[in-house]
Amino acid sequence: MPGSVGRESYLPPRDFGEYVVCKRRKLAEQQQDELAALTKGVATQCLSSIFRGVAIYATGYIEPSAVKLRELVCLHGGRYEQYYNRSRVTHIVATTLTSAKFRQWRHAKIVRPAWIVDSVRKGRLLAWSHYCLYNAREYTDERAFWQKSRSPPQERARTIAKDAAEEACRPTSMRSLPTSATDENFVANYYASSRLHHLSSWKAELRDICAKLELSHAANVDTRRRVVMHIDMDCFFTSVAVRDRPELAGCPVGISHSTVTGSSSDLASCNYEARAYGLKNGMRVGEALKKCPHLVLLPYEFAQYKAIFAEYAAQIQAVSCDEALLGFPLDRFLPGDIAENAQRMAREIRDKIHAATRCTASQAKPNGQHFLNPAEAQPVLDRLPVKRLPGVGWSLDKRLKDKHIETGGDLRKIALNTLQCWFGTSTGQMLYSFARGIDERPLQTTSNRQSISTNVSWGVRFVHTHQVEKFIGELAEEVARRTVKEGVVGRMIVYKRKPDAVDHAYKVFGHGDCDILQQGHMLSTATQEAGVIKETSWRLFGQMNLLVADVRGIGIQLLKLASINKDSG
DNA sequence: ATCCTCCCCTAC
DNA sequence: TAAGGTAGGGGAGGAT
Ligand SMILES: Nc1ccn([C@H]2C[C@H](O)[C@@H](COP(=O)(O)OP(=O)(O)OP(=O)(O)O)O2)c(=O)n1
Ligand SMILES: [Mg+2]
Ligand SMILES: [Mg+2]
Repeated sequence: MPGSVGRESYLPPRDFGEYVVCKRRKLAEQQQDELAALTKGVATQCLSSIFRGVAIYATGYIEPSAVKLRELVCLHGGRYEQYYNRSRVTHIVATTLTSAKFRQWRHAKIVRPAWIVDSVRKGRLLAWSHYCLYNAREYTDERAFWQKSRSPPQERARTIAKDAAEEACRPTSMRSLPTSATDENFVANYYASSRLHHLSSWKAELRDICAKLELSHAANVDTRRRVVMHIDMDCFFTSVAVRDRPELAGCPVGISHSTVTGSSSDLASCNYEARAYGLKNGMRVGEALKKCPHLVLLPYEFAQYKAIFAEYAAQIQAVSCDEALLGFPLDRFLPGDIAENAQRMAREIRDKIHAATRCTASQAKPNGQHFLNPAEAQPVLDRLPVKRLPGVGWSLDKRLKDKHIETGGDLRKIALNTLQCWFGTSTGQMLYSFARGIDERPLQTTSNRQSISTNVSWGVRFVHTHQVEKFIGELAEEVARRTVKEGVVGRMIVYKRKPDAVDHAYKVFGHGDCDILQQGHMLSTATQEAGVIKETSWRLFGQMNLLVADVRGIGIQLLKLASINKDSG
């Protein structure tokens, strides 16, 4: 197979020391033609070699000036870099940093100018850590903060040592499986099996269908006098699997790619019997089987899911492939009892869905419906853990917990002002309203797409640069394909994820706990051509100066879209 | 003030 | 083995 390489190339480094050596060697290879440029900042005459191996980059206002520092460093055997570059610069010299810069450079060595001056004065290289712009405690705390708060818990739960050991124990066959480096058609194959990719593209499809229905009056529904009906299929993927297997009635059932004990595969969906054991959508199969050993795991049936939602497209805001929001002005349920009439309609809709799909849908799970009177909402909300509010995920939940806010009731005790101060104007307002059962967001029945993006962060293991180039080409084709359907580009972004050291993802072939780097470029003319998108992305990738072996994901995003039919201004 | 850019976060 | 994608809201902080 073209582009394939020997298995040896995949063996992860045995220890960190070896990794560093390996990294240096590869960097040297990768940047061979840039070597000439490296020597540019080196002085023609040397007074000493105090700064041998040191390359500084100066930023912001500093005293002595950057020019002076450059002279000092170069005279004493070091280098000065005009531009910051992660792999060339060893130390950043600064006296102040914006928080954005600090974040960007949180793993770099950032020193005060005095480090240079004092080293020259003493005639030897002083420990940079004594001149660290941020004292050690702040620095490590900040590092810990970013590492911790940036990734969901499971990514941090395992130690590098443990994972390295597991990696070493893995049968060799597992290391030679197709990845981004070897698989001919990796992106297409991957997308064919990725549930999250399906979920996303189906949502886009449904949104288009809903927009075409042109229920223009929906936009005019008074948000304070309306009924919103929320319909969602019950354990959708699982229902589809179970409907033709009556023998599984009453059994805990879930959907996943892998059925193996200890698997790191995701449980996409599970039925209510399984949830009684504490199983949740998105959980790892290994964990699910521990909690429920007799769980029946069935494969995905993407074609079936698609057939179901395509045939029975929702009438209003498509939330996802199994879910919709329907908005009605109150008078739609008059005359008579609003609750009663809304209930009757809900019943009808659910019956129709069941007849058409043989799966159940509900407003009260599972397989139920409920008309929530504004009056009964408050006691429920007061007891509700904040995590259950829409818009409160892993991160906001943690920040709320830090403020000792656990429930809707706790939230309701905090003044609007305070919430906005802690969490921002908009987020604060949202929390304030939701805690009171108020949600006046109009349904989004139609909207112009603002971006088109593609991203793969699974199975990404490169050995050679040309493999990356090919991979970016595949992604660019995908972006172009989708773009042709819609608008044009003004701008593109490549973003990357890169781990700090050895491979230690909890998920087999996963991306692990990575840095996410991003770089954008504004095109002079909008495009929808794969060639242009590829060339630009490839150039941006080069600018990031990554070691290809470190890359754990690549994505391309197209922004500033404009319609191609209309005036292409 | 209001934009823009570079992120982070959330949902399915 | 395993398939950790994606659009859009929003915040921080600099540019205009
Ligand atoms: N982490 C997740 C969450 C959901 N899904 C998929 C499988 C689900 O069946 C479908 C719909 O998501 P829901 O949140 O509606 O979950 P279910 O329909 O499975 O269960 P519920 O009865 O709670 O709606 O999306 C997934 O693949 N991974
Ligand atoms: Mg559902
Ligand atoms: Mg749903």
